[in-house]
Amino acid sequence: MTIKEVSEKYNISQDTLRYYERIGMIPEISRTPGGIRNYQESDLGWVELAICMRSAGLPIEALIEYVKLYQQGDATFAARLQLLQEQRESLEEQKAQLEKAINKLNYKISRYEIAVKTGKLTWEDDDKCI
Amino acid sequence: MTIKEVSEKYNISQDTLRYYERIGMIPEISRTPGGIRNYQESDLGWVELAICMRSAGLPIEALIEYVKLYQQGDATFAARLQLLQEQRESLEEQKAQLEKAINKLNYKISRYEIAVKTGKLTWEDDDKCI
DNA sequence: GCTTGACTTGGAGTATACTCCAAGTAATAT
DNA sequence: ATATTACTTGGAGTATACTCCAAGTCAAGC
Repeated sequence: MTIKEVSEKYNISQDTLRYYERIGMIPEISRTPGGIRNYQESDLGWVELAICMRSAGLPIEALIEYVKLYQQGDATFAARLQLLQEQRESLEEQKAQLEKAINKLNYKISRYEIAVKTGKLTWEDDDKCI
Repeated sequence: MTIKEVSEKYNISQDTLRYYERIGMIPEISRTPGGIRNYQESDLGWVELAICMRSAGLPIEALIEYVKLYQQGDATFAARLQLLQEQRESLEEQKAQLEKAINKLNYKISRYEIAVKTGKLTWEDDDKCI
């Protein structure tokens, strides 16, 4: 699979794919005799992982570290486990922040829906009226 | 309330507080006769909102826009409602991405927990073994 | 054989969101 | 009164994550 095909399959730019490879966020992709990237199935797994984790906000550094550990073989199982657990923690925290913000937005939206109908914006007592 | 007190109350740097004010992400804070920021209760509401929304990843631009609309008065209720709804949508999407990534991490973690015990990393059939 | 289009590399540029700094003013403690 | 500390401003610098570009190589169709 060429970089173009991968780029279209996952809706990610070729530049970004090359960038991910260059910095070690995905392992080096095998090449044709002419030196052109030829993505294998297992490479696609890495690409999927990278996209999934990045879209959740996981830092690139963590993914680079994970790839490095992976390439060092079975001796790094424990280190990889720890890395994954740390990142899960961080995503769970992020999710909590997100939910707090969504709740706040929902409350505000409910007030503004009334305000648009009545022309008056009202708040509950402890609210700071913003 | 001085900027130092606000900074300590919300665990945010004074630089960031001034930055938020300068770019219009929170309204201008009233000053003492000497020109020093003197945060009122309502200002704290804005600070809280800014911190909450930023920590959820809401872009600064959206918050600046919201403050602008707010300052234009009651005529912007509908515009503010729309802005809030759009941002909620975007946070809901972000939450979905986050959950996908957390699920993936949980699956990997479960495999690695076994791997650390047994010395062998195993995957289900459709997995790309990463 | 040559043109077209896709590929390569390394490096520079951009966007977002802070974060730091210098130079100066103001308030507080002794 | 003076030293220390906190505050002010505007502008420059940093971190992260891309994103674009230039110059060159390679492969397929005509």
